[in-house]
Amino acid sequence: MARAATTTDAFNAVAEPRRRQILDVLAEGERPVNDLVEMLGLAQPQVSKHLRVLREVGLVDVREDGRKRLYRLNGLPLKPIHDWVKSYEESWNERFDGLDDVLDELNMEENGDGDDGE
Amino acid sequence: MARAATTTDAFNAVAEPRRRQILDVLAEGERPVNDLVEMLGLAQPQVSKHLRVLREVGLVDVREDGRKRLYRLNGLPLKPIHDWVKSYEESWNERFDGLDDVLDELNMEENGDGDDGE
DNA sequence: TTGACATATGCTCATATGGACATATATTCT
DNA sequence: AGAATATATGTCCATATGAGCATATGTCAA
Repeated sequence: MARAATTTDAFNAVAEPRRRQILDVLAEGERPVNDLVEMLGLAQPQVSKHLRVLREVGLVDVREDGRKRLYRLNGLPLKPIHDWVKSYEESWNERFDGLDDVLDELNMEENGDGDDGE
Repeated sequence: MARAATTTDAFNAVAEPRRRQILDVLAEGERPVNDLVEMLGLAQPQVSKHLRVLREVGLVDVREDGRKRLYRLNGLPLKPIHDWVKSYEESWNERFDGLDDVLDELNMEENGDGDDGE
């Protein structure tokens, strides 16, 4: 088997930097394809293809407007990524580096910094 | 050009489900390769190759222990993913769905739920 | 209708993938 | 030393990629 298709899920769709750029632009509002072509400096067919992938995983919705097609962000498929990666947050937020965990909590009690929710 | 190498960054490395599984196991503690082989039901060479990719993007560290090699999670390279995806959090947390934004804030004033800090 | 504009598809190509399987390297035991 | 254990590498293969370029489809204007 080769690598999983980019349309398999948001993880794969978003692994491509250009597609992240597209989403970043769309995050600020609906846009026609040509805007993306100009803003990203990509060839129009490439943009359309990237948009197709994003559409197939549900990351964007399209709306017809005359001869233009307005693309719009739909972040929901990103939630699984967020949820997965969030569980690793502690691993880079130091203070959870193994046994330091306990020591840190003791320090926090000293400082009266009771942050345990969320 | 073909797709970016899986070793390009964490985004690509983590697009492969097996590698996410490996990280999920390692999140609970250091493990030798064979543990992963058994727990994931994969062939040993495959596990070693996935570990190589994870090593190349810095997601795991290795430690020699006799004839075993203990792999350990290093979540730091996941932070860019977290940071990127987090900025889209509002897009699936409803109440930010375009113009509903404003209406929601009006409703919140009614309920006296003044949450503007974050 | 003809033509310009906007977007989507089709095709070719170089490349890297992940699985399967064989084999190399390293370490411990007898 | 020789065998068993633990892990890494190498090869082959089917597959999908993303870029480049040509072209089809669809829409509005004259």
